[in-house]
Amino acid sequence: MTGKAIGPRRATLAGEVRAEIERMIVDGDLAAGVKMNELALSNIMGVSRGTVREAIRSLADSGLIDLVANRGAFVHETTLAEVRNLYDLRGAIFAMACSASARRVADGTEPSLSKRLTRKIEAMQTALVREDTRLYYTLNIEFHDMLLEAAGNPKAKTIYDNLVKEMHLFRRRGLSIVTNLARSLEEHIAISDAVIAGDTESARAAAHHHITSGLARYMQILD
Amino acid sequence: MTGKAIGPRRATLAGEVRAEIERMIVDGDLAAGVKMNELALSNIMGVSRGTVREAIRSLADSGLIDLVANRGAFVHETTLAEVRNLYDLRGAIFAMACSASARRVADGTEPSLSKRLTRKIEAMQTALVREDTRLYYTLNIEFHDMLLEAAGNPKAKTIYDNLVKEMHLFRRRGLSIVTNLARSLEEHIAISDAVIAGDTESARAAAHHHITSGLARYMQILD
DNA sequence: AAAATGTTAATTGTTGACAAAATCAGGTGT
DNA sequence: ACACCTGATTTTGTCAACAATTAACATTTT
Repeated sequence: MTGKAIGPRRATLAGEVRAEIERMIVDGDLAAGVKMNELALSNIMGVSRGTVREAIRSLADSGLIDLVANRGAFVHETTLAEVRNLYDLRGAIFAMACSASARRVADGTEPSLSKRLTRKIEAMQTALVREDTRLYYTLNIEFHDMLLEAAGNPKAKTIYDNLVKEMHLFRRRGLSIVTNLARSLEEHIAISDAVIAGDTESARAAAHHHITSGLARYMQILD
Repeated sequence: MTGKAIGPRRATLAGEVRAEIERMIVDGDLAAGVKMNELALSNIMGVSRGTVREAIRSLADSGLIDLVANRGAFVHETTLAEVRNLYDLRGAIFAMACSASARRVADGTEPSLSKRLTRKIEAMQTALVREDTRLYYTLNIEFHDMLLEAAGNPKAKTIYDNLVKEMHLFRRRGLSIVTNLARSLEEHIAISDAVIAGDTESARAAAHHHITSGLARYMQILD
């Protein structure tokens, strides 16, 4: 579902159900590993079983749900081994996006990006000195989204978003924690500088380093 | 579809229909941009409309099909601008996979990979001197698949395969052509050597260079 | 004629019913 | 206890019918 569905008309019913089920999963109402009963869900939501079935199938390819023939759908259980793979994948796409953003800054396709990056970095710096972890976390996500958006590669952004959602399934929200804010900010600045300079290779390297050390920091916590 | 139904694709009828529709699209029986009529397809295949509908929906997020609410499904039309984005994405994932493969060679997780890579390279060399383009093309795909597989990241491989399929939708099979075989082989050797040496960074760089120059060669043809 | 409007046909969205498969419970034998 | 049948029950897979929306076409209006 790449569609923005900004139409005046109500989106399709199956689409609403899909969004609701996705919310249930990321919010933890549906725990990882649990089996999703089509009939039960249809009763809860007040729609037919076929509709919830369609919603489930459409969610399956996003990685949040595993389908087993003749047995049903299960909320995906993200293992530790998978987390490493997801980090690798996310890092590769993020590095590519930063490189593409730098390219688009250099050729003038994204004239406003430099200013927006600078402002975002300043806001993060403020959050850091105030030790407002919650705010920093939000700004951190916005920073990443900004670069993914500026890369002009919608499919990359969709895949990236799905990866992030799937990561959150690992031991409920453990990945939300931002540690070592000062170090994290330094890396963000390095990325921002490279993108603003239009240096594609530096941007790629800085982004890759950021994700890699993010994984390292996270692995360190798991003790 | 990552953790999806492991095992026989023909476990369910909808699965078969999905495979058949996918074949129709990649083979060109269903041209890019054409609207897919659920009823017509269900009559042709001798199954109910609901089943073909489910098959279409499950294919949608793979990138081969575009869904428009209340209007139907259309075979995705890949534009030139998109091809560049697809190359970027594919390059990022392939580079990551080569780096991961190098890592797994170094730590002994993939003991047989080095030998298999060497053999594949030798076969490609043979195809080159014989000027057997068709064979080289096949070996080329197998070489890439081997590295994606060795990376031990099934989701990455799934995404990669979908990207390749979507690329083939651009002006029917234009991307199948392998040009400049000698140059291509050199790049493959560089990748293979780095992976065998367990040098993650060199593997990443060589892989990235390979995809990038592949795009450049392809763009050159489009004149 | 061209544009706007109203009416009809075709296609998608949604639902409930039926068939096939898997799960569960209890009993039997060892 | 355990494993293995066996039948009842639940759950999924598939289908056909109904409702809502869109596309096509004839009609009117300018």
